[in-house]
Amino acid sequence: MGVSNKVSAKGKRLLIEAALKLTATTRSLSALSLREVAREAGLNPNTFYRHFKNFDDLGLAIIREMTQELRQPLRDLRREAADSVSKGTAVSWQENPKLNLLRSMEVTRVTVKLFFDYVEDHPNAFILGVRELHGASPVMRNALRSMMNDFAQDIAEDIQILNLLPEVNQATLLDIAEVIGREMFLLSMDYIEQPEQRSQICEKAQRLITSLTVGHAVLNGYGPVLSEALS
Amino acid sequence: MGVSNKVSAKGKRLLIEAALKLTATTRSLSALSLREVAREAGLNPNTFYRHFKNFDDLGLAIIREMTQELRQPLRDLRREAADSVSKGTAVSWQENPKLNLLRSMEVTRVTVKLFFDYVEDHPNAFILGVRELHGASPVMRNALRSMMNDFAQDIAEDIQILNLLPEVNQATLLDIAEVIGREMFLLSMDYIEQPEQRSQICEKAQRLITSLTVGHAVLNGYGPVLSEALS
DNA sequence: GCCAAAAGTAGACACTTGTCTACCTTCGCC
DNA sequence: GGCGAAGGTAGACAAGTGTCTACTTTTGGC
Repeated sequence: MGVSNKVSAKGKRLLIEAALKLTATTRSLSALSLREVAREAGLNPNTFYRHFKNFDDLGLAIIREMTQELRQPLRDLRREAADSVSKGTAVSWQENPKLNLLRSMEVTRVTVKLFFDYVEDHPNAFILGVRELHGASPVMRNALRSMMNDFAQDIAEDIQILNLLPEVNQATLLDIAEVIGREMFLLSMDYIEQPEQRSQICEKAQRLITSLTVGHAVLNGYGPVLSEALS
Repeated sequence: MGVSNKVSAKGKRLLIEAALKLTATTRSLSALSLREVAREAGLNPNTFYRHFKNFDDLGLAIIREMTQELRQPLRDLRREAADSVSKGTAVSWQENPKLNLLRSMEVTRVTVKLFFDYVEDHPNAFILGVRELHGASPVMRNALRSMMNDFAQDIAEDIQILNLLPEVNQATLLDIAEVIGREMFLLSMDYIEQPEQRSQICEKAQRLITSLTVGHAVLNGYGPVLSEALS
């Protein structure tokens, strides 16, 4: 359930878990009280000071763990999706646009599925992340913003490495990746809160990614290629 | 500056303004204290009870005003953009895709510009809105979510009425509109916080909208038409 | 097995908070 | 011009808070 390992002291661990638990229900980190967290963790209020100097400090520790827990797994998961799909050998986009487009859409489909499975397994981390990304603490906002930037960077790289789009303008590719990352995180809230709509949410995510990437490719001169693929 | 008029009692007005002010800097609504707000408003703590029964109650009042202040103006602003651009008479997309695409992009450009001007004039409303949209209070989240849905509905309608896209699948058009609305609101945070990057943010917003809408159109079978327009 | 450092506890401090009851002031309306 | 309601104030209450100093326990390395 928790943001797992890497921190040694168990008191620290308990405090982090407690904060995550309290946050996940109906609170923002900045609205928690020190004593409340300590109480939830079953510890003396003063113990907090042994591990953190601030609430922002606690928040940053959580984000560090979260990043570590999410970043590489998310990349792996995209590779997994790509591997599971590309049975045939790679062909250039110009040569066989249809095949490539279908392959991209399939990779998207699988990635989205795996992503939401991941969300389901770590709901608290996502809830806290989204909440604090637009929350009140500038420290947390900046930390999470930079985490999101890293994710976007990863996504953009993977789009290239996995050949999910014809070669395309670098800078705006990153913009697209940012939007994809952000929207996936936001959609994860819906996914958590509305279990009965999960399949629709998956489809919505797929459509969004496809619209974005296709639109981006078309604006970079791949209109004819893609139109052919879609006909 | 403020969320202006419509509420009669001046105490209520003062409290709302105070909450907005405190929220805008480094706090979330749910992290404010009743006494703090009253103090900022220059009123006795008990006066709060004369106007609101809850903090959620205050929040809802703010959202009501905000919606009223934003919704129609945003629509007007899109009409304004469309009017300022479409000097020539309307032509069908099939007939002259290039003209229509250029017109759409120009409308987008102007709308985005006007939107961000609007943000600049009402920063506090946007800050609070974005913060609470993903905040801790379920009441606020729901209220804001439904506000965002209304905005998305408006955007989708306007895309059709103003003929900014060739005729296209209804349901997924709404999806696109949701994303546009959401991303514009999120970008408004960057716009407020990073004054030196404002022109880049405008351009980013334009690219996003164009990518999304074009991608959507292509996936709905308008690939050839749009490719022609872009050649 | 020792001992210093790290982790955890106890108790107290001044302060802020939400909410209560009771009282005063202003305003709109007949 | 008076009166009732709405708006605003005063003072008090128990409860919760952050942080301090001082003490005890646990732990890891020698």
